[in-house]
Formats: sequence, structure tokens, C-alpha cells
Amino acid sequence: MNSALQADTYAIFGTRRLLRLLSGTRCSFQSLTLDEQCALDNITFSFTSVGPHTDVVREGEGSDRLMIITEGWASRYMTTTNGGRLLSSLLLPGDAANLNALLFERPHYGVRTITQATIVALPCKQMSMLAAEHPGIASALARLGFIENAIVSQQALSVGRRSATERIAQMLCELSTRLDAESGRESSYAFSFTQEVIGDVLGLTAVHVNRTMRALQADGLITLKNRWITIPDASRLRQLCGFDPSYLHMALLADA
Amino acid sequence: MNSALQADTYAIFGTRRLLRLLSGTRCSFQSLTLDEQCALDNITFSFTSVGPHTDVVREGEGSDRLMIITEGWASRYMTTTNGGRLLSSLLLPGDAANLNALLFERPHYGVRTITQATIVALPCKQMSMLAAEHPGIASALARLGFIENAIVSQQALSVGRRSATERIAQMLCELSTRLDAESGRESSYAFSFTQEVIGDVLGLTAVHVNRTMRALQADGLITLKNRWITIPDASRLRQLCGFDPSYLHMALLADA
DNA sequence: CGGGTCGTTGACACATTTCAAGTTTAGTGG
DNA sequence: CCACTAAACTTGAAATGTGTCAACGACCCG
Repeated sequence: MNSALQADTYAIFGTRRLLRLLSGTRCSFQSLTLDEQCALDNITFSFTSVGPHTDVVREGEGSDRLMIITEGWASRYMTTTNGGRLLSSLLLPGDAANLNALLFERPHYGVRTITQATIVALPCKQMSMLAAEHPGIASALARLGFIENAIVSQQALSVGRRSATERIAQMLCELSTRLDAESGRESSYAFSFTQEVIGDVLGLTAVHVNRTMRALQADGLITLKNRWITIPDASRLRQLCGFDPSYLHMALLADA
Repeated sequence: MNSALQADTYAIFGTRRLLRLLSGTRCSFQSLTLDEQCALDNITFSFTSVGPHTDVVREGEGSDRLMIITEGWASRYMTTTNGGRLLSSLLLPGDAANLNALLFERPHYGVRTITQATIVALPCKQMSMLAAEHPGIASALARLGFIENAIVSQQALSVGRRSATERIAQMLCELSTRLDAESGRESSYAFSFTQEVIGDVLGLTAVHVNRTMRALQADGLITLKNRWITIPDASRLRQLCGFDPSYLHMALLADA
């Protein structure tokens, strides 16, 4: 099953034109009314390819377009006045980058690509108008927002109350779930994050990330090779950090 | 000026009946259409007084009522499987406790009072129906959700990338702003948080909170007396932690 | 082939935690 | 109003997880 985030995004844009563009997914649930689907079908959108390490949304600068990552990885980031950086969310294909552009002039974060990425941009005005007319669309968008909340909160919990090992394990488990990478006990997926990026997600130093991941490898909990990670026994890793994926799946439980 | 969170909540319920109940506030902006105000006027709600340290929403347990704190202090909390606890938000009078109950069956957090509190409970079903009919109400609710997001993200940044001193200073500045406690350079407000609570908000130990606050007092940055805090020079404290209140005020900038 | 980015490792510094012992404060019942 | 108790605050000493600094190695790309 695909991650809640992805599935939900696709549900919103689950129409003929957009659906074809969004890579490797299903539109599995939460179907909108036919009326709403047609409305979405008429949205104009642009389609861009962006290099790695480039800003899609600059911190504190507004945008009039809603961006959706359709390929590659990106992140929301925030900075401290004295140079500290934290990636408040990792954005995977299917994730909306700056959902709150629909309601606010300024985001409280910036968005930067990690790898090369392709991005769909939708005019906020059109989306807002659609949301105003179609409550189903509005609530789908709101639901996405609350899922973001859950993920960020979980990250705050990690950063505030878990050891470095637990944080890393948690992150690996989350990615495995969001990427739908598990088959049986084993899980594996492309893993091209810099150790510095991981550190910035988890509030750690790149050096310490290195040591900790090394330890995880030594314990046989993970294997890294060619920017590809394998988790031989997902349940063991989950147990190590007490991972409970329900916070990612909330959309699937909801029936609003 | 009052905090964005409070102001916005009151805007939503800024009608004759409810407004009278919500303590000490103004309904300053973002007025809904007359139609929408009337609709809100017909909501049935209950009204409860709760003692300190009691759960309003238990972690992971759903609720069919939207709770709003009208008096006293409360917090959203999350726990780690091995006992770690983090308060992901502090709830002040006017804040909605479990906004996402409108869309999800289960919250990812629990809500517990800190002091004695009084709480207004609104049936989710009625609110959802209203939101579906009135886009203005829906977007007001969504806006609240995104403000929550901004606050939690900011907290994650604090916990992940700021020193203990900076975190505490940041928290004190945020409270000062949200409580609208400043007059001139000076700011002061009731401060009855346990040091353990502060630690759980900031990802620190109660002991370390103590030491750090002691140091702040020694430096003349704050004064504590009888559960009442005074910040003699707010700008000095802000500078110490690089506090920028804009993330709290986002609603005021929006015009959606 | 060379230069830059990223990963790896070591030694050391330091912020924060842990443990433990008081002291103060607040609340309660006599 | 006082005595008593529990909860919260305070302080010290020691342990420890994580950060810092620095060097080196591996890899990729032009």
C-alpha cells in the first residue's frame, strides 16, 4: 500500500491529465465526486525540472503557485538566526511542497531540492477558488495539512526525546513506509541523502550521523551499498525505536 | 494586539453567544459574512470546567467534539514508547485543542490541562457541516491548522538546533507575544509552569531548565516571583535567541 | 588526471543528563 | 493558625552523549 501522503495527493489530483503525470502511483481511495474531478481537470499547471540543491521556495518569500514534487526528493527547511538549519520535512514524490501558500502570503519555511526533481506548479488562485466551491476538495487539502502536522510533530518528538540511534532508526522506518518499500520482513530503497542532510533532519551532526549509522551497520540492522539501503529485518529496526506508522496513515483511517 | 491564534479563533466563533464567553478578547479582523456568522450562532456547545493535570483528549483516542480552551492553560503531548514525553504545543485561552478531530478519527497527540481550565466543546459533525456549506468557515479552520503547523515547526527548530538558553528565551518570548503581555520594553505575565513542563516542551531536563533559568535571572534578563515573570527588556531577550514573532502572526498577513 | 564533495575515524571539549541531597513552597487537616 | 506532607525548586558532583576540530580516504565528474 502506498503512503497516506502520496495517496491523498493523488486523490486530489486524481484526474486524467494529472494522474498520468504523477509517477508510479495509484489513486486508491477517497474519490471525489465526479463534479469535483471534472473541476480539477480544468486546472492549468506548469511542469518544471529542477537541479539538485536549488531553492523552489525561498525562506519567507511567498509564492502564488502550489508546488508538487513528482520526481526526486526535496525538503522544507528552516534556519535559526545564528546559522542553525533544520529540515522540517522531507518531500517525496507526490508530496505538496508549500501547501500553506493557499492560505498565507509567506511560508514559514523554504523548500529546496535534494536531488534533481520535477515539479508541478498549480496557480493558488485557481485552487482556492475550487476549494471554495467544492467542499470535497477543501477538505482533502485540509487533510493534507493535518497529515503534515502529524509528521512534523512526530519529528519534534524525535528530535526532543530520542537518542541519535533511535532518531535515525525512526527516520529509516518512516522512509520505508512512505516509500512503500517493504516486502516481507525486508525493506530496501534508494538512499542518496548526504549525511549532512540526515543530520539536519534529525538535529544531529553529520559526523555523529556517520558514527551512528556505522554502528547500525555493524549490528546488522541495515546495509548500505551504492546509495541503496536494505533493512534485512524491518520489525527489528522498528522495535529498536518504537516505530508506529499510524501517524503516517491517518488519511486512510479517516472517513470525513 | 492579540495573538494570531486567539484572534483567529474568536473570528470563527465571533458571534453573539460564543464571543461573550471567550474571556478578555477582541474579534478584530477577518470577519465572516453575515450569513456565516448566523450559521455559527446556531451551534450547540457545552461548557466544562476541568481540574489541573487531567486529560481532555487521551493520546490516540478520538473525540467527536472540538474543544476550545477558554480559561487556563493546557498542552498537547506525545509520548515515546520508552517513556519520553514532549509537549508539542502549549494551549492558551482561545486555542483550539484538537482541531484535527474535524478530519481524523484519531489525534496523534493527547491534550492535558496544566492549570484548572474551562473548555468549550462543539460537536464535530455540526462544524464539519458548516465548513462544507460555508467556504469562509472552512478556510478559517484550515488557517488555524496551518498556524499550528508553523508553531510546531518552530518548536522542532528550537529543539533541534538551539541551545538550552536560546530555547528557554524563545519560549518566554513566544508566550509574551501570544499573551499580548508587552507594554513598552517590559513584559510580564502569570507564569505557573512547572520546570518539568518547560523541560517537556523544550526537550530538556527539569534540572537543566532550573539551572538555565537561574542563569537568566542572574543576568537580569528575567525576574521570577510568585509564579509571575517579568522581562525587563524584551528586546534584549529577543536578541539573545533571535526571536522573530512573525510565525505567530501569519493569520494577520493573510487575506484569503 | 585532478579537484571537490562526501564519508570515515580519532582525540578531545563541552553541553546536558543523571543521581542525589537539601530547601523551599503550597496545600491539607487538625 | 499551625503542623505535616507532598510537590516543586535548588545545588553539587560525576557520567555521558553529542559536538568540534582535524586529518585522511573514497568516490565522482569534468
